[in-house]
Amino acid sequence: MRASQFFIATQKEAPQEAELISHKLMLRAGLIKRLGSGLYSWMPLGLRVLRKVEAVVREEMNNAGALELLMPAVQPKELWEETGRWAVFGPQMLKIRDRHERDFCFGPTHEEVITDLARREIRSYKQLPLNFYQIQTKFRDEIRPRFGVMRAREFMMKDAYSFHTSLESLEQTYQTMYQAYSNVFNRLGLKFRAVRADTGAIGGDGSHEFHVLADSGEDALAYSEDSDFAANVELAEAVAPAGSRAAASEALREVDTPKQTSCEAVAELLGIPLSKTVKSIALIATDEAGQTSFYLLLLRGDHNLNEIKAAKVAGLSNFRFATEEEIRDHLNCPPGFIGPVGVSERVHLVADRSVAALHDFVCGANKPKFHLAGVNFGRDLPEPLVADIRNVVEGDPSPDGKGSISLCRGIEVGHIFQLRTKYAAAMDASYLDENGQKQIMEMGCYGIGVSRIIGAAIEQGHDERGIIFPTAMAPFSVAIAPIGYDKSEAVQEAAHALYAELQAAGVDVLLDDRGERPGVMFADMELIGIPHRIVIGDRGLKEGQVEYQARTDSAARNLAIADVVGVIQQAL
RNA sequence: CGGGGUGUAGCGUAGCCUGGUAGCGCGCCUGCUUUGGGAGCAGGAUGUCGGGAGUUCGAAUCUCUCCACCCCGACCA
Repeated sequence: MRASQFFIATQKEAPQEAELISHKLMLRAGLIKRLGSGLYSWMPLGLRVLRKVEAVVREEMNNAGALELLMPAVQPKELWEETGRWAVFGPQMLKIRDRHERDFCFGPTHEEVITDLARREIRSYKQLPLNFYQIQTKFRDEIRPRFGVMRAREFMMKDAYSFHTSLESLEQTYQTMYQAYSNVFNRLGLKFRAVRADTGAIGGDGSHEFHVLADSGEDALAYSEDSDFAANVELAEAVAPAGSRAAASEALREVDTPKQTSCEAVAELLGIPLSKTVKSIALIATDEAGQTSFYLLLLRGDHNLNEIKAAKVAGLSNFRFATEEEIRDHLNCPPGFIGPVGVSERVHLVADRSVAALHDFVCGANKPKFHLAGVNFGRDLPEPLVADIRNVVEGDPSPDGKGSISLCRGIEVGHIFQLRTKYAAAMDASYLDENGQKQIMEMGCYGIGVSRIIGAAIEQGHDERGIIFPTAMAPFSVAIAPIGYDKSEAVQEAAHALYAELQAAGVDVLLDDRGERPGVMFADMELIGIPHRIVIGDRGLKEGQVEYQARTDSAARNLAIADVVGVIQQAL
């Protein structure tokens, strides 16, 4: 591609709306342009990157035996009502009405459409297993779009759906997809980690997320340095402390805490470690019958509630935080001084495992301006229901018993699920087995955030000069920067010859024939993140030489013109 | 949805408090010079000051209202 025939729209300054480095660089490099909140145009340069990512994904999906198809982006309401998700998805779904007043949505995902397709087309066990995928635009009306293409409302996704006659078959394809995903992210040159994950609204059993590691990531990940344990913090188990609880050694007593409404403040006042304090979180749970109950969740002062884990406690599947009024109503005490001692039978207690192991701890007294010290289970209050309801913290023992937990952050770029029969059952997607009996299909689903990958890759690969693209997704592999292109015939001839030669060798090459000054060319090529650069100038040509510098090199080196193609091919 | 903030040329901004009809840098156009790290000189174009209403002789500036966008939180395949 000749730069003069292309559209390079780089900018020196990033629009103030951009916060994240990847977002700023994508805008400055002219990869994308914003149209509205969470809506971006992919400029020719950015689209080249997107297509390269797609190509890798497509190849690995095809290699893994998946079949590409393309489903409509607009989907009828009726399908979503079959699974009950028209209501469940809520405002995140963009709803549309056509001229006949019929309801549609712009697809946020395609389980319903593919399951409908499967139930129409699949009759016999002989047709299974099958794995369909598409690469397509999705729309989710995010509460707060941000970070450019990383959390956009309209975005590009690869979604695959597999159908099976048995769990074993599903697990096999799940493994195949796990491997395919690893291949994709390896080929794209990304540092990533696959972690066990919560299944969220999609539902189902087994699930792994693939995260590109980056400090700016929205997800917290827990992993062990000493094993292959890795899980989203949402799911990572906090194991019970080793050994049994020590016996009570202190008497129960009230302590004055006139202004201390937080565990931190109380611990500081009393000069005790935060881990000896217990905070009480008041919840209102609603059961299937619509009956509400009041719960106090007990966590150590230095730990945080994990709401996903809490929702798995029997009776808490549907909870919300209690209002101040409800807290006063049940405990006769304002928030800040509440605790589990001496509460009525209407108050259900759930203690985190780490709290259950405490003795002589400190908690609120259910009396304004007072806390209790020397509190012990079994003596001062009944033994509570014990559950794992906290987030793991750095240094916790790894759940697999090997080493301790470290934390890092990641950007979720892939997610694979074993859906089992959730959708197939709701929509009656069935087949006839060997015995002519009707069976519900087992399903898996596998997503990759194609456009998000680009933002994630830039988070991982950039410096003060701009983007450093991995070769596999760079818009061009090589840039030729001829100095004095408009002036020197020798430079022009050499540039054209090299350009033709690289093209003939199948290299994606950009010839900067704009006649710009060197500083401008260098700055553009570096901002855009082209991995390799050849500089041609009169100076070097006299010796039959040009300069070569990789984007990650600190200095250029001279090359004989004849060697350039070989060196580039080697480097790619 | 709650809290906070911002809207002035393509991008970044000054002016707003204390009303007098908009300025700067980058970018863009023309010409000349320049050509190894975002050039210099000269000339030039581009603004419904987010929209509407109000106060005023006069509004980018004060008031009301609507809109858009951003940040924090909740939310989230």
